[in-house]
Amino acid sequence: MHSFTEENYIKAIYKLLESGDETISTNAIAEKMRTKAASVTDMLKKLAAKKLINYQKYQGVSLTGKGEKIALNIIRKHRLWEMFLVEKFNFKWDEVHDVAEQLEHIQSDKLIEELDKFLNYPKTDPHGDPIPDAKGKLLVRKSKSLSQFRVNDVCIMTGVVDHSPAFLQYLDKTGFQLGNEIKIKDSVEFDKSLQIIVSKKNTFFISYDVAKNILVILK
Amino acid sequence: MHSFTEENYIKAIYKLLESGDETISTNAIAEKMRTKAASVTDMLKKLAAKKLINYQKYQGVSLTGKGEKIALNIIRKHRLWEMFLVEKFNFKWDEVHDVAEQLEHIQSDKLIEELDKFLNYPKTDPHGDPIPDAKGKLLVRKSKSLSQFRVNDVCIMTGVVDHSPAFLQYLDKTGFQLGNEIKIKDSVEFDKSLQIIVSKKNTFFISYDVAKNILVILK
DNA sequence: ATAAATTTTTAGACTAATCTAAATTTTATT
DNA sequence: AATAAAATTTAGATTAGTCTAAAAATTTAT
Repeated sequence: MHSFTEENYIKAIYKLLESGDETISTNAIAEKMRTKAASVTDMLKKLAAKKLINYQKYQGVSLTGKGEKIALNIIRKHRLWEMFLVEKFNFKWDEVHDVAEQLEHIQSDKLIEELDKFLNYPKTDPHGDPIPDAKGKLLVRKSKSLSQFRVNDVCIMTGVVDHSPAFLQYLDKTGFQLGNEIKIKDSVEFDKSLQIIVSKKNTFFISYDVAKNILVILK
Repeated sequence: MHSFTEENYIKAIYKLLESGDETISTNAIAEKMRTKAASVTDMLKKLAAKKLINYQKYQGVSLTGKGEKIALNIIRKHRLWEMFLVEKFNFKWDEVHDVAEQLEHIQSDKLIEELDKFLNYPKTDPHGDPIPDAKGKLLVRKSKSLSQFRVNDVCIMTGVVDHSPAFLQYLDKTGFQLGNEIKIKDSVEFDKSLQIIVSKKNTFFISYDVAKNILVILK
C-alpha cells in the first residue's frame, strides 16, 4: 500500500501537528526524520499527489483525513505492539520503542485484531499513551505536566512526555510507576524543583526538568 | 544489517539448495523470486561481495557458512512466528505464510528469544517443518512422501510438501492433521491413487498428487 | 566439432529515496 | 520599502533494486 518511508513521514507529520500548530514546516519534518529539507520536499510532493497531506509550496503541511487515518492506524499498531512486548514478552518500557518501530509496519488486519483481543483491548500503552481504536478514534488525555501543580496537590501519574530510555530508566530507578499517587510536599521557587511523596511512602526531590516530563491528573 | 531484499534472496537460495543440488542456477533463483535473471545477476554480485554466497560467473551459486547462518536465522524466525500465529492468534495453517513473511525480517534477538520461550521452544512449525535452534542447528527430518509406501503400511503424518492454501484447505476439509495415523488400505496401479484409513476411522481415496505432498514416517 | 539453443551476463535506463549546492521565496530587520 | 537572513524548493547526482535488449558463455544437438 504505502512504503515504510511514506508511513514514517505520515507518522512524523502527525506527531508534529499534535503539538498544536495548524501546519508544520519542512524543516521541522526534516529534523524529526533526521534527514535534509530537500528530501522532505520531494516526499511532500509525493504524499500530496496521493492526497495524504495538504501541501502548497512554501505554505506548510497538514494531514488530509485520509492521511490522518493512516497515521492513527500506525500509532495504533505501534502502541499495541509496545503493550504486547511489555505484557507478554518481558520487555521493559524503555526497551520497546525500536522493535515496535519495526512491528508497526506489518500489514495484516487479522493480526492487529487478534493482538488487540489477546491484550484484552487495552486503552493505553506502557507509557500511558492512548491507543487509537480500530476506527481511528483516539481518546484525548486530560493529563497535565506535574510541573503545573502546587504544594499540597495530590495527583496520579498517567504518563510521560519524554520517552527516552534515559528518562524512563531514571523513573524506574527511583521507583515511579504509572498509577502512582504523587503529593507535592514542597516547591523551591528558585529552580522550580519539587519535593514530592510517592504512594504516601517515599519522598523525593525532582528537578523542574523531570517534573515537566511527568504527566498526571489531579486525584 | 542486510536489506529485506537481500534476506529474501538468501532464503530463496537456501530453499533451492535444500532440494539436493550442489549449486543452483540464476534462472532458478529468478523463478523463485518472481523476478528476471538480469536482476538476479546483479544481486548475486552484491551477495558475493558480502561473502554470503559462493559465486563465479556462469558457474552457479551456493551459500557460504555465513550465508547459510543468515538463511537459517530467517527460517527460524519465520517458523516461530507461524507457530505463534496458529497457537496464540487463531490463525489457520493456510493463513500464516504472508504475515510470517513480513515478521521474519524483524530485527531483535530479545524478541525471538522471548517468542521461542513463549511458545515453549517448539521443534516444528504448524506445517511440521523443523525450526532451527538459536545456533542455526536444524533437525533433519526422516519423513518420506506417503506415495512411497505400500499397501498395509501404517504411517504417521508429519508434514506437507506443498504449502499452498489450496492444498492445506483440502487437507482441513477432509480432516487430515499432523500426527494422524494413516494406513494404506489399497493402491490403484493405473494412477497410483491410494485408499487410506485415517485415525482408524475414516476411509479416503487420495490421488497420487495428494499422496506425494503428504509427508509421513513409518509407525 | 561445429552450429543451434539456452543460459547468463552486461549495458543502459527507470523508480524511490536520499544528498549537496544553487536558486527562489518568505520572513525579519533596519 | 529595501535589504538581509532564513526557509524552502529545484537541479543534478547517488544508491538499491529492478527492467529490457543485446552480447557473451555454456550446453545441447546434429
